[in-house]
Amino acid sequence: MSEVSSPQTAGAGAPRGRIDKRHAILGAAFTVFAREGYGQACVRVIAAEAGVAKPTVYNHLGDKENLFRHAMEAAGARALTASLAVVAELRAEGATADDAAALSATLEDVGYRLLLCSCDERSWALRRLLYAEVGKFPELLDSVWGHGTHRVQEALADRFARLTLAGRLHTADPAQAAEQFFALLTGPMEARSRLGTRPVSDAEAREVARAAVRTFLRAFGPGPDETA
Amino acid sequence: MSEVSSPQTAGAGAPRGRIDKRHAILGAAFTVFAREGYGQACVRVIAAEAGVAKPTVYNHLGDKENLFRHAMEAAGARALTASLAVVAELRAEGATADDAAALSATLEDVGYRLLLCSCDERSWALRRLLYAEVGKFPELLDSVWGHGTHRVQEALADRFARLTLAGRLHTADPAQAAEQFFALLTGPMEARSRLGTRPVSDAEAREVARAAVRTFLRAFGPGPDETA
Amino acid sequence: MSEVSSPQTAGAGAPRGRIDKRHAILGAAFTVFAREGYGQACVRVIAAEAGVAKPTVYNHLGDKENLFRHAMEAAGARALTASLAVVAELRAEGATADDAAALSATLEDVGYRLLLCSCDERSWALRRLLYAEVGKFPELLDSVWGHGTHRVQEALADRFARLTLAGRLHTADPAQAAEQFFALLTGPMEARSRLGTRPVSDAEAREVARAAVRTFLRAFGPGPDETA
Amino acid sequence: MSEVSSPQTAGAGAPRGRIDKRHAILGAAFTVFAREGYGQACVRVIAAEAGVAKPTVYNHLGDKENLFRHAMEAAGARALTASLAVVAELRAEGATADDAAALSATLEDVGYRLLLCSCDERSWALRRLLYAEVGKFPELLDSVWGHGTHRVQEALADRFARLTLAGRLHTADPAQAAEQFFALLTGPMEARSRLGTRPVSDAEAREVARAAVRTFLRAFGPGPDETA
DNA sequence: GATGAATGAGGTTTCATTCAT
DNA sequence: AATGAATGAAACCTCATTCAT
Repeated sequence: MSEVSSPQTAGAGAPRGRIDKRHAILGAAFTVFAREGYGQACVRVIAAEAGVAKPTVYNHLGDKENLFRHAMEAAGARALTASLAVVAELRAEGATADDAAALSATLEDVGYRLLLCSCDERSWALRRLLYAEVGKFPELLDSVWGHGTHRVQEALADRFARLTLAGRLHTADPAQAAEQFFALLTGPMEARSRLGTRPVSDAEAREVARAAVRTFLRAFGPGPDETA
Repeated sequence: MSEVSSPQTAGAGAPRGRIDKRHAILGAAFTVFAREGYGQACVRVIAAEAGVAKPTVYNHLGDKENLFRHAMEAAGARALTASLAVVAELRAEGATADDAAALSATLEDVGYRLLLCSCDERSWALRRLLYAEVGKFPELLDSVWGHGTHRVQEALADRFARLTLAGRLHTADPAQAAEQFFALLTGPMEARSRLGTRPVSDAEAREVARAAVRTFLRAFGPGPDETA
Repeated sequence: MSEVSSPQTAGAGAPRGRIDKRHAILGAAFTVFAREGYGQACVRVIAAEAGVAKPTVYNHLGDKENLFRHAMEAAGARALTASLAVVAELRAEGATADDAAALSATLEDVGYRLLLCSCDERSWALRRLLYAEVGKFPELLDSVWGHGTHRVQEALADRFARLTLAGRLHTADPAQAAEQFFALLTGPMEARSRLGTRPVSDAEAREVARAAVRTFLRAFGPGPDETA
Repeated sequence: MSEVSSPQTAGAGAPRGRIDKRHAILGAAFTVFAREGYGQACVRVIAAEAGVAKPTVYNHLGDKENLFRHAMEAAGARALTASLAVVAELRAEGATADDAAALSATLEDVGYRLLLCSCDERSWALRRLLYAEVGKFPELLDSVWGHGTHRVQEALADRFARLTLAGRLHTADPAQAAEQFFALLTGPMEARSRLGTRPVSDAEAREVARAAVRTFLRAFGPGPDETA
């Protein structure tokens, strides 16, 4: 993300220690916020979890709101990276899906991996915190959530457009198709994972992915009329 | 001193009974919790919003956690009632959908109305609070969320089973079909309403419902094999 | 305990029910005050212990301070009655103590019985509450404590004066003798009963009484020079 | 060398300012508890009396109960120190009491000084608080009261044993003699100082001490049998 | 006269935040 | 730059007390 060159890099001093401390604070903050919620979380606990003193937290991040914002953004960036990697693999692998079975298998695999990303404990925590504090921190919608899902869906939509041009998919609105593909994947997980409070078995994730892809391909895949 | 009319027969704050006050408190509590979150909401503000004194809140609901639980359950019951009413209408109207266009129109209508329910401001607030506090109040999963969505999806699944028997739909797993129908409806709303922080126009809701039903019927409706 | 006269059916004038209720309230108040202290005791608990509603307590006793005063006075009167009865018995029996052994036995018996009174659980509670709240309720010193101990010591002093006139005791200051007699009795009980928090066995009480009388008679009794 | 700036070591090497503040808090706490009782005393007032902010009290002592415990223990230690000093002087001086008049004078002096200790305003406050809260804080019996009085009485008993061996006193049970010596001293002060709410003149304290010693020596001193 | 319901005031405790070291 | 100590503000909750029935 921000590849800001640290101003101290040249010297023999240890800016790395400072950066590490900052990361430790952000990580601890996310952990505690995730466990207790923004309002109930207290800076003393975060500092303890990070292994630093309380004023150090303030020295690094300013105040609690800023701390929350940065912790959320860091967690969001991490989650986005994972999802984008999955879609990037789709780009690479999916290009070779040249028959119906292969396309289905590829989509299933992508779906399954996306589910793994979004069913990760920290992803659920991120989502819960987002839902919880969107009223108080509306800017997180963009900085944490919007850009991320948007980019992933855009990447998927791109792929679907390519597949449509290749005659492997039928959709006049790839963005909508991607939107629905996502909905079919993540929607059923809400209930099954009990809002992320219960781990979902790989088998169940695979089943949801399979069902989603089956429905998706029935709607948008090469119909029987085409295969005829 | 003047002859002031008896305060309970005239005037604004007429005490019309204990139940009214309890409802006022629960309503105010939900409003404030929705606005500020559980942790940030303070009982003083809730009491003020309800027009009662602070101890009255404690007399009625015990403590803040109980207050939250009951406010959530009341809001959940209200939301469930609305959604069930929509599905109940589907039961009545849907029975007459005897051709493809009619079925599509009926499903669209039901989907649209379900979206109206779940895009209601208070429904979004309920969902946000649920997400936010599921860690601290896991029992709300059942008492507020689980039973509700389960019952609505079950009702839908029943309907889909009947339609399948009537040859209007093809699905071997009506529960899964209902699950996906819901996902196609509500999934796209998350982004479009920005997690419920922005009202969604009727037109957009209709469009989402139409797209959901189109995809759903392509997957589960009478296929081209039937028309052939 | 309570002579049952149903207050509802007693006809026109049923002051008995009201008086019983007042007694119940005072008794409950003393119980709760003794258990929790004046500051921590709360009127709701007292009302519950008395089996009446909270406003009834206020109807009968006015406010918490008054309630405390009256409960203390009632308990003080009860304790005083018991102690005076013991001394009264001394008057009757002690008059016949005409030799050294008989006098010693009589004083021991009186001492033992006075110890029983002042080691009663409620007596200790009374003393503790008095100590505790003498700053806030200085008038209780007279209305509860002063009069009581004063009267008992006066009665003892009277007796000692008579015995001195009869040549059975030697003291120029009967009041001081009574004061010290009391001190020798009750002083050692403080530690032995751990400020009244642990019951003292009869054997120990008798031992303390015996030791007190032995010392007392060595100081004030007929000396060996006299018996010689 | 100055090992001053060792921020890690807390407790023994704590900075002077912190210890002073802790003492100020404990002193203020005892003052306020003594004035208002445990239940009525409020931490805000204690903090104000100590000249610190309310949270500082909590930082140092944890909560109100702990604050009370420590304030009581500090006051108890102070009182014990004073009394032990008096008895220690007895040890030094008493050894030279080689005739009846000197013994009497010495005991009177010790008694008088012990009375000064136990009639000190803060000693009465300590006793009142102990009586008042022994139900809620039973451990104070040992940590504040028991050890103290026990040690003083033991020291006295030791002295009495030595005097008995020297033929200056007659008692087979020095512990009991010390117990009664104390009772004769402190018992009469309860009423005379009105439970410690009224200062007692030195003259009255001397009179009580003299009377106590007179009675004590009549009972345990060198009797006429010896002089015969 | 007795009671359920309501309230103003105030208690303990914790928190986010800032100095002084 | 990092920390122990301190603080103003405010939260939850309880209490003594009073109406209206």
